[in-house]
Amino acid sequence: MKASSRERRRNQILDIAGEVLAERGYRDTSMLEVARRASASKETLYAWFGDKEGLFEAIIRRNAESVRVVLDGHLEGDAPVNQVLTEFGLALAGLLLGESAAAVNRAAISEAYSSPSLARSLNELGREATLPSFIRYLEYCNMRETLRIGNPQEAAETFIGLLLGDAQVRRLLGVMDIPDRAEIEARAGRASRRFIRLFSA
Amino acid sequence: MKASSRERRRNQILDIAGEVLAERGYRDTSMLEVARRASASKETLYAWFGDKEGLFEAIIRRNAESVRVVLDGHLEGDAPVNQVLTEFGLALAGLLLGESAAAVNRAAISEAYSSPSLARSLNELGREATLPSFIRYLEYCNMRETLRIGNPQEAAETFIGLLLGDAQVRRLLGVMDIPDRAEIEARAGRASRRFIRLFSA
DNA sequence: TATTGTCCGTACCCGATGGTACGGTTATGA
DNA sequence: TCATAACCGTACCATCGGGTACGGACAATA
Repeated sequence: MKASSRERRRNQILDIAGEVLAERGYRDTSMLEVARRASASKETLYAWFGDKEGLFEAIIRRNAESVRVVLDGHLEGDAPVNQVLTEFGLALAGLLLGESAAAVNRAAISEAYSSPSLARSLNELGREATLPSFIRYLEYCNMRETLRIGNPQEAAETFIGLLLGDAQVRRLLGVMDIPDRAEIEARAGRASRRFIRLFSA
Repeated sequence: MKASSRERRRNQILDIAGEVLAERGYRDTSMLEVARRASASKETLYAWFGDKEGLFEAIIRRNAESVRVVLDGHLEGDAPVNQVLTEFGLALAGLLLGESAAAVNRAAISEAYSSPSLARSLNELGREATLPSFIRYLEYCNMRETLRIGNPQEAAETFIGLLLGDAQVRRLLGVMDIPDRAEIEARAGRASRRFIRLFSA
C-alpha cells in the first residue's frame, strides 16, 4: 500500500509537471510552480528527481513506454497492409501532433545546447523505441512480398515524411493548431496509399 | 558612405549574433556576449534593435530574403521537371538541415510560448515566403500536364516530407549531424524521383 | 578648431529562479 | 502512546541576465 501510494503521488506530480510544461515551456516552468500546483515542496521534487532536468526526463521516460505500447499494438496481426499502415499512421500522427508530444519536443529542443541529455533521452526512448517495430513490420512485408522494400530504415523515414510533411515543425513553432480527427485520418490515409504506391511489389 | 558603413556594421552585428545563437541557443545567448564579441555596447544593441527579441527577429528577417532568392532561382527556366525538383530539393535540404537554419528554428521553438512572434516571423518570412513560388511551379507543371496535381499546396508539403522525413526534427534535437553533400544529394534525388512517381500524369 | 552626435565600456538596478536549509506537521509503525 | 521518518511551506542564498544610465572617446561637419 505504501509503495503504491508513493507511486500514485509520483505519477500525480509528473502529470502536473507535464501540464505546466505544456502551458509555459521548459525555461518558464519553475520548480516552485510545479511544487505549488502539486501541493508538494521543492525539497521533495529535488529529493525525488535530482534536479529540474531529472524531473522532465522522468516525464519523458514515463510517457515513452505508454506510447510504445500503443503504437506496437497496431503492427501486430495480419490485417491488410493498407489498413495496418493507416491505423499506425493515425496513431502516430495523433501522438506527434498532439499537445503533450509537442511540449516535450519543444522542451528538448530548447535545451539542445545546455542539456543535450534531454534530447538524447527523447530520441532514444521515443523514436528509437518505436521505429524498430515499424521497421520489423516493413521487413516482414518485404519477405511476404507484399511490398518491395530495399532499405527498411529509409522506408520507415519516408513513411513518416509522407505522414507528417512539415506539420510537426509547424506544430513545434506553434503556428499550426492541433489537427482534428478528420484531418489526421486524411493524413494517415494519404500516407498509406502513397507509401504503398511507392513500394508496391 | 555613412549609411553604407552603418549598414555594414549592422550586418556585422547580425552575423555575430547569429554565430552566438548557433553556439549557445537563444536563452543562453546574453546581450552582453553579443555586444562584447561585436565590440559594440549593449546600449547600441538596444538602440538599434529594441530588445533581445528584436535583435533575433532582425536576423530572421535578413536571412529570409537571401534564402528566398536562392530557392526561387531554381524554380525558373525550362529544365526537365526531375532536374528542377532535384536542384530545388538540394538547396532546400541544404538550408533547412544546416546549422544556421537549425539554430534559428531552435530559437523560435524555444520561445514559442513566451514570444510567439519570433516563430510567427520565421514562419511567415521563411515558409510562407518560399512555398508560394514552389506551389506556383507545381501549378505550372500541372498546366503543362507534366504532372497531375490535385492540390498544389498539399503536394508541396508532400515534397518537403519526402525530402526531409524526420531529419529536420532530429537536427533540431541535435541528435543528428549535418548531412554531407552526398547525403543531401541522395535525399534530393530520391524525393524528386518519388514525387514524380506519385504525381506523374 | 569647436561642436555635435554617435558609439564604446562599464557600472548599476531589479526581478526571477535553481537549489538548500529548517521548523512544524502529519502519517506510520512499534 | 510515543518515536521516527517523510513531507509540506516558507524563508533564504547566490547567480544571472535583461534593460538603463552615464562618462569618455572618436569621427564628422561647419
